[in-house]
Amino acid sequence: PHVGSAYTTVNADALARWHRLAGDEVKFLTGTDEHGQKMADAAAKHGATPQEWTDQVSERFRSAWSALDISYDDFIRTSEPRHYESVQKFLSVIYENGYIYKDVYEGLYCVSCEDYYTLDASDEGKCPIHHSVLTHMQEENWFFRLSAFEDQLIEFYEKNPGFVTPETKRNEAFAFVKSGLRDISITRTSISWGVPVPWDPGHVFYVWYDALINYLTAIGYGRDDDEVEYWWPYSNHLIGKEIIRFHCVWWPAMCMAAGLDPVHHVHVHGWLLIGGEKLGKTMAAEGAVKITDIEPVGLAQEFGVDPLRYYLLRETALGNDGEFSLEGITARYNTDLANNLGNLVARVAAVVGAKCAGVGPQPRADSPLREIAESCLAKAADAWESFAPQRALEATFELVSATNAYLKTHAPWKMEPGSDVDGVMGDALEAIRLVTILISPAMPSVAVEIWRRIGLDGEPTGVVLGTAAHWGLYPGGTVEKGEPLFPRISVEQ
RNA sequence: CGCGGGGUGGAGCAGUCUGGUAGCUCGUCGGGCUCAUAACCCGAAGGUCGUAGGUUCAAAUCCUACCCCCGCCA
Repeated sequence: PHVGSAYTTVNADALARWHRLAGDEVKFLTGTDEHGQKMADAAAKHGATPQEWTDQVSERFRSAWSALDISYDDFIRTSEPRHYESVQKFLSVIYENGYIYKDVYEGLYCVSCEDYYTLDASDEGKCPIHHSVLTHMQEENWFFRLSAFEDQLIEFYEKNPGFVTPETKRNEAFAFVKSGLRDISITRTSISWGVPVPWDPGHVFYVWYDALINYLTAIGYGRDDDEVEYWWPYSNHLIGKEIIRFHCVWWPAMCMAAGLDPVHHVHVHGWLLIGGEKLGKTMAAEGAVKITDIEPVGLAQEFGVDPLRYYLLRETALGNDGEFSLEGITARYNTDLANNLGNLVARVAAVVGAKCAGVGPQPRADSPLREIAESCLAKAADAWESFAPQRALEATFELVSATNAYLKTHAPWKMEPGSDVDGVMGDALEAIRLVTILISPAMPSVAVEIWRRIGLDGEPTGVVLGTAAHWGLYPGGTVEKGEPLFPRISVEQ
């Protein structure tokens, strides 16, 4: 897995964690898509069977997600028996409903690629990759009658403006639907690595038409109708923008064909780009790194898991493209995490140690910090609900800054121990408690540590937002200074 | 004409849908503070919003053309 995969998965994880915090019942799903020619080729190249090869690939994903603290509830491998079962059931229903028919797929074929090209996509009849002459081939395939769903899809898009977000991506998908849909070939006979077509054993389903169904595999489609009923269609899919058509056109049509409602929401995110556009050409010329060359687990070792997660969530609006750079991670780490959050916790602990005998006092109900804290809570909650971790963290750190400014204004370190100091420090600790709850979806381990240092019981990930996210609940406790949470990274490194 | 994204102070971005004194973070400069991880707080400088037309009382925002850049199964 590269940073791009980690980007999607970390965002999904943070959103899942937020919803758990909000008290919503969550089933957070990820997994590996293991069929297709590409996998079969990779396996052959490594002298392994497809199953052996994908066992390894899948294991690499699992361990990467584990290293990044991804809290998935289920991990679907598309080569699992339960997935075969769901796929075969789902597509059989579509077949029985009359939306799948046999026809001849005809086209130019590259033997090296083992893939078809249209004349337009080819390099004047030659393979654009291998430059060899393409052979004309034809193969009997099963087709999905996508064209039959054009009107229903248009109606669905009109009735469900929030089906695809952000809006620009919705427009793109909707425009594609309105431009007219052609039936699509959904099976292959040229390869055997795939889910067999139940009514025609020589065929396997084309990789995408089995992969999409993983969402249903996870909730027991074809095995437990009650569970499907329970979860579907109120699910959210988080996808990269390159697969809009599969998720926003093919997939809802397939659901309709199977007599299911389409999923209720798909959020489309952009890509992380390296070096921005200005350096791109030079870098390409020099054969420099691509985003797919960067290993997230290594970054987590270098910067820490939570700082990496924070960077991925905070730097870029989820839906736009963004820039990825080591300088960017370092800057976020030093300014937001070390200078603001880490330093705030350290200075508060130091003053509590010096002026309150190390015991955190309670906050004041009429604290000047209360209003800003409540405003930040509301903004952050709204942003998380809107699939906008960037804005949520921005609002969270607004409270961090406000607390730093608040300390400066009241200068408790100049006061004699007593109720004034207690009030200011209680307020600051309460702000920290709230910040800790708000950052927990992004930085679960850091949140646990801060929670402990300010003397709270339990864990911030175990609280329920509705009861915990209100001003004034910090009960007081033993405050521990501890080592810096985020030691600054010097620029020379 | 493969598909799509983008060009806003030194850097990274928001704002563009629903035209109306161009905003944020970092960096730079000046001041303050000294509890804290040389961290924190306050203030300032810095932009003809890719180019050329058009619509309008008014355009980063709407329309047209063009130039340049980027990515392509996360």
